[in-house]
Amino acid sequence: MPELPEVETVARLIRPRLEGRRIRGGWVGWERSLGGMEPEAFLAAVEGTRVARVWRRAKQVVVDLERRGRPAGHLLVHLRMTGRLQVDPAGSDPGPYARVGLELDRGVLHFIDVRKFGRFLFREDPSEVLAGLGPEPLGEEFTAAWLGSELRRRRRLLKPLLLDQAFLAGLGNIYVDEALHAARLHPLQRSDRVRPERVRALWAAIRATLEAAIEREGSSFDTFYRTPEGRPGSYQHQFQVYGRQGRPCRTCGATVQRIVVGQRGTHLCPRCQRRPRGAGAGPA
DNA sequence: CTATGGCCCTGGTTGC
DNA sequence: TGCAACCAGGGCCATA
Repeated sequence: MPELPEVETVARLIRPRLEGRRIRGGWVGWERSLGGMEPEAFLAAVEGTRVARVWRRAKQVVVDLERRGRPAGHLLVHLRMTGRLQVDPAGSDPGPYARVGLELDRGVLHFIDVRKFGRFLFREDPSEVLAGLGPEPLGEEFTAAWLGSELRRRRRLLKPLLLDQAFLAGLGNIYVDEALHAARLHPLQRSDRVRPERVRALWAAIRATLEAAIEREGSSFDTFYRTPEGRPGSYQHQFQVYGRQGRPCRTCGATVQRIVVGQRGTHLCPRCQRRPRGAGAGPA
């Protein structure tokens, strides 16, 4: 599923094909992708604008638009589970799952989304959507000291907390499991009971995992995620626990487990990631 | 404050 | 073999 590394890859690869382009027109094949905005209003807002900049915040691709050199709103694209963003040659067939198309002065931007969970929003003010997100895990705000005090301030299970975008923005199910394993922390561990040296390990593991995944252009373990050039990422080959239930831990050889935490499939090594006494609730 | 469960969607997998 | 039931999963919302 597109998480921070996949979205970062999409933003990086699509940037040179998008920045400087002018939006000539477009169409909307699935209205709800717009998140409530009328297609007519949406198209009127973007037609005639020029793409000034492409960047990423959390799991969203943000496209800054301008008109006659002045700010003219933003596109906020959330891929959710199956969303894709690509620039294709004009006139090419985007297939049955294309939900939004924007014709550029060179090529056409397609938003493709099999399950229709993704969003392709236009907003004058992006903070309307981006406000409330936690810090970027690869940004300067995210320090070991910050993580320590924020973990202590709450009494939540580590896994759901790290998935909470208001706490920390950009991690999803895959990279939380991988980071917790690298930090040797159990997903059911309570946040306020993590020892200081484990906090530091978790902080380092989150950054290292995300950086390594970006380097490999993200993970493609199913048919969904592809880079805008159609390539799969390759970080799935580095997975230590995600999707490896029943197979030996690459660190210690114990059998990797799959449990459910907060309705999410959760993968861990029971030997590397000891469950502290009294941690969490539920089975396993 | 924290947790739970439903909802949105569809393709792929499982079970009979 | 055929088909229905079920599942995954990010974010959001209502409820406990």
